Amino acid sequence: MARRTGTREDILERATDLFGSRGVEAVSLDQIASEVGVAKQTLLYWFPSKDDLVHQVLLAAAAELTVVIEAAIRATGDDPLDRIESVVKAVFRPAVRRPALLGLVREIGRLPAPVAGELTRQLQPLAARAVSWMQREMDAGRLRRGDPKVVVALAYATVTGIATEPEALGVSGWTADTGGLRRLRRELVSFLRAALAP
Amino acid sequence: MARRTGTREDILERATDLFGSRGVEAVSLDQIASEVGVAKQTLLYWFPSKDDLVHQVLLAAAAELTVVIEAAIRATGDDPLDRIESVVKAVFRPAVRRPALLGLVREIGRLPAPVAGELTRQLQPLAARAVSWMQREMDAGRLRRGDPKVVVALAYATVTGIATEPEALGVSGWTADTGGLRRLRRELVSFLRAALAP
DNA sequence: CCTTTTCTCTACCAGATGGTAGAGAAACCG
DNA sequence: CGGTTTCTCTACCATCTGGTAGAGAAAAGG
Repeated sequence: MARRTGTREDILERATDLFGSRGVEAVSLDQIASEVGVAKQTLLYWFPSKDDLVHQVLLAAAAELTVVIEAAIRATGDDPLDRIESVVKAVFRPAVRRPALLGLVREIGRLPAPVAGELTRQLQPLAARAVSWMQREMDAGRLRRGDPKVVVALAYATVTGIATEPEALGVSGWTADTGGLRRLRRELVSFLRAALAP
Repeated sequence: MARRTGTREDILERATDLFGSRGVEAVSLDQIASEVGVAKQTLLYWFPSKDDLVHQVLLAAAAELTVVIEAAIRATGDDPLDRIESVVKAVFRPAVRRPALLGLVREIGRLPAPVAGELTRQLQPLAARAVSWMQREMDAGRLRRGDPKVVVALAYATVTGIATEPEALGVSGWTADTGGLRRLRRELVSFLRAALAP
């Protein structure tokens, strides 16, 4: 009885937040366990090692992002800029609620090669679709011309960077209240529209 | 005799690279010491504690970036887009040579408040200048209108994000050879020009 | 020459880290 | 009911962490 969300899910969720906000290596099993309210060995029952826990956290995060993005893509019409706006807004919501989600993606580069490799393999279909779609839209003259591979990466970098670095915004005098968030999202969308429009 | 660069400088440089690429908490004094080729206690002679080392590394990095950027600003004419291009190119060079430099800036959010505070205080004048300059150029109709605070942060996020995440580029099929780098810089500049042009 | 300062070292420590061994409770199942 | 599986625990452990104590080499400087 007791909590019926499932210990395993609780662990995954807290671990996602902690890994994403402080970095995988900086978070200990003891910290996660104590925040979940469970003994460290309970973590090691569900996930045989820290590496395995990291692995599962990343797979779950990648899957969640993929679902959100695919849904946003299907929900819009044909205009490429509208579609991009829709994806950005869809990603923005979970990103603000849980900065760790996108922060995790930034952790990939710090992971041992095999894990990072599997992650990139899992995200590659999504990226490949984005690149070829962007190529087609450029050819049709509905997006600014450029190397679609790089342009996709730039758009990704802008969204991820702004969502995971409130400090950067703080330095330039922005505040994180709700009004600020709305303004931020609006500016982000205009910025990308301007950057990508033909 | 022996190396005449100075032990202290060697330590600062390796620490910058390691902290920037793997994260402050993930790098131990032993690792830094062994890569510099010196005993851990030599580090602790030059820097009384790890916190102090982190502090000095951040101050040095912030100073280096400030110098590079100020020089780039002075070296260009009046057109705001040219000026932005010049700054981006100036930052791009050290960023590619030592990805850790910009990676360090991303570490700020993970540091204890007092250190992070001092860092932001040191970078604030630069940011404030950028914001008020951008405001003026927007008013003069030479840049796309928007909230200058947020737009500065977005441009920063794009440059930092793309420079510190080669993996993101890897996922979408980009390669890190010299040709790839040139193309990347060109696309980055076009992207920002399009995003900021009136 | 001797003394002092600068620099690097070996030896050590208390606490945290990821992980093992194995016991005990509780639910599930015949 | 008894046995098995599922789940969480306490008790340890080897290794690594940032940091202390203090010795010794090498210049500097009188």
